[in-house]
Amino acid sequence: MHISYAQAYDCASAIFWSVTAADERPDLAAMLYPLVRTLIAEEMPVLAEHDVSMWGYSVLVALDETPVRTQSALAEAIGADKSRIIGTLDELQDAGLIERTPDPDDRRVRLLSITAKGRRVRRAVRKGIRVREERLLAKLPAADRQGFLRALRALHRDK
Amino acid sequence: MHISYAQAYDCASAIFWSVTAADERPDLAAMLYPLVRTLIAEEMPVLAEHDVSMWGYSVLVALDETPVRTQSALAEAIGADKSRIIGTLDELQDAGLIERTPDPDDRRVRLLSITAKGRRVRRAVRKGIRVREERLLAKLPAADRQGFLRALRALHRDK
DNA sequence: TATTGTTATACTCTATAACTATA
DNA sequence: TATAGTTATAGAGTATAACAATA
Repeated sequence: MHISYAQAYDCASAIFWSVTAADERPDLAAMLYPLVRTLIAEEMPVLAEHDVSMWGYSVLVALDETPVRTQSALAEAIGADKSRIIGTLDELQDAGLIERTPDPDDRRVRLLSITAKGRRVRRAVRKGIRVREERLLAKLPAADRQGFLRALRALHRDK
Repeated sequence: MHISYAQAYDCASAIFWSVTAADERPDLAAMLYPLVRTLIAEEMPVLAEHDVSMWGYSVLVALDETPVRTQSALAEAIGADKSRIIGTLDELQDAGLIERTPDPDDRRVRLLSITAKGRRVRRAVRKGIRVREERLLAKLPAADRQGFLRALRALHRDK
């Protein structure tokens, strides 16, 4: 009897998997990375629908929580480089979603704040994102879901 | 009395934060993305220590679970493009961590499997990663930690 | 003709470093 | 001299498409 390499490999696959799957868990990053990818892919259509980029949205989120005095500070707050958010700020300003006014006390700095329109867009986008997040979280048992969210918030806070 | 814009903005910051922080949670991606970044940054030194790239490590992980018959299948399994992993496979093969032999039944395909040395490297890297993951997970209350890991595995499985 | 592995090309992101204007 | 914002440049990472060998 002759079995091809193809069959042998398929067979080995099944055996190896059944042995290792039960006791061990994948690395955290190996689980989290694809999850983030999926989430971002889900968010894209929502963002496109409201004509904001991902960086644009995170700027709106940051400014909705609090106005910021300098662009550098804003960049650092959202984990970006100061040179990287300039295009984003231009777009947001042109769309009337943020205000960027020179500080009379120090004409080098730009005072940044969200507009009423920007706030509306931010809320609408978040609503769309929440709907899609729900579809994902619905896969979890209620108990784990709570632990998952609490853990995530904890890790997010003191990072 | 005159207060500068700087002072006013700092003040506004404190007020806005205290109002919004309690009731709302950030978007999932907004919490997960920085977390993944941190995890990857922590893993880098471990990988460097054992002379494997991140893609190289995930190839070793995939092949340690099961040998794979074609490079395309392997690429898809780890979420990469078939053209992207070629350099990685070359490196792993040169280092003696994987074997890549032509299938006699179909000379187009390369049969892929991990070597004993590759398995040792994979185990060593994972050990280093686990140590650093522990430092992160230690921040969580035991209950949330369990829920977090269970939820993560569930989302990872049926994604 | 279709498929596997490979190479080449173009495109997006990101990081770094100059440059200006103010202080 | 140092800092905020801006622009320009180079590098890494990724995706796409073309190519040779085999089926």
